[in-house]
Amino acid sequence: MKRPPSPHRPRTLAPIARVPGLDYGVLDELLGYSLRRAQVAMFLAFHAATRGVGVTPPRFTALVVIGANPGINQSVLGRVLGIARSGAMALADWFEARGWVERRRHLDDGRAWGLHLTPRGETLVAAMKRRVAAEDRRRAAVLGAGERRELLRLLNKLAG
Amino acid sequence: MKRPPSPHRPRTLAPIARVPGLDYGVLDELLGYSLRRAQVAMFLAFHAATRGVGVTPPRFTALVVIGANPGINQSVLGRVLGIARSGAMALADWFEARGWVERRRHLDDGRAWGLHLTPRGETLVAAMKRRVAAEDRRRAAVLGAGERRELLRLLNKLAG
DNA sequence: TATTGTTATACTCTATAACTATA
DNA sequence: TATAGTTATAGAGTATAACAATA
Repeated sequence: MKRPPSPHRPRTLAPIARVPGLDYGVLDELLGYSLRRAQVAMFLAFHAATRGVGVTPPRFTALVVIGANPGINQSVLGRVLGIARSGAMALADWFEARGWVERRRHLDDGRAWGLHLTPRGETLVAAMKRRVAAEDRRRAAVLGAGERRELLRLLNKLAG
Repeated sequence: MKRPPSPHRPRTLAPIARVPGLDYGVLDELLGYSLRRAQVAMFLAFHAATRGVGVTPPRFTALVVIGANPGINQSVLGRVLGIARSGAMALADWFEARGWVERRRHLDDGRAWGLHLTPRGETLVAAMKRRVAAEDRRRAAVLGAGERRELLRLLNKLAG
């Protein structure tokens, strides 16, 4: 059974290996490094939850934010994601091409578009949120409930 | 004062904004999302510590690992970083071009190269490790010492 | 003047695939 | 056959710069 000529996988699909017998030096004391490893681990959970739909973490973030803030414009969306306006454009195009999001003219600002989930988008995003949240909790099940809450608290404190 | 025509900044240089008044929906309950935000915040610390040298987090990881494991080969290095062999190649080329790392033939395996820091590389990496560790701690100073330890513990538990 | 959307363009990172030398 | 290194190529993500329309 040959794999089909699938072009590219979006990212790494394996956790960052902890190579046995190797000396990691100062890395083990850096929050930055541990954060990166934990993030890759959680990305696997995300990937398991969104398999095959082509929804990456930034796209998921965008969909959730559009759903929770109907009429948000592309510049603000870019700010939320920490990307440039041109990138937010590409995102909106991608969603629109799939019929998940539509652009409607702002009533009070002729420059801006408001982004809205379509009915189809609503359904899809609702299901996706459930799956992503479930997988996120499943992967974090190595932590106790108290540990999970504490981790969330510390991360948010750190992110400022 | 115009900025020089500097080509590209390697990544985002601002924290992911928390846009006031916006509803973040389910994102606030996801470890994955909080991890991402915390990671970006810590990347800023890293960037402050390595300003102008062109050393990105993967490059820093590679340098530390080569320094702590002299003679490591490129394939293993790739495994440590979670990237393909071809990417490890490019890394080694980049270091070698700067005279920080040299390739020496393995004695017992004619296929492999062993990677070693040059004296210049040793000096540079030692200084860089100090600065990165100091900035990492400085940025994490919003946490108490106990909180920092606890965060590290939870992250490592999560990363598996 | 500043901001929104838009387009064109460029760069970084990393993957895949094919090849060679060696094991 | 399997693995290390190498090279060529391609794609995703995102930045900058410029422009038109609107504020």
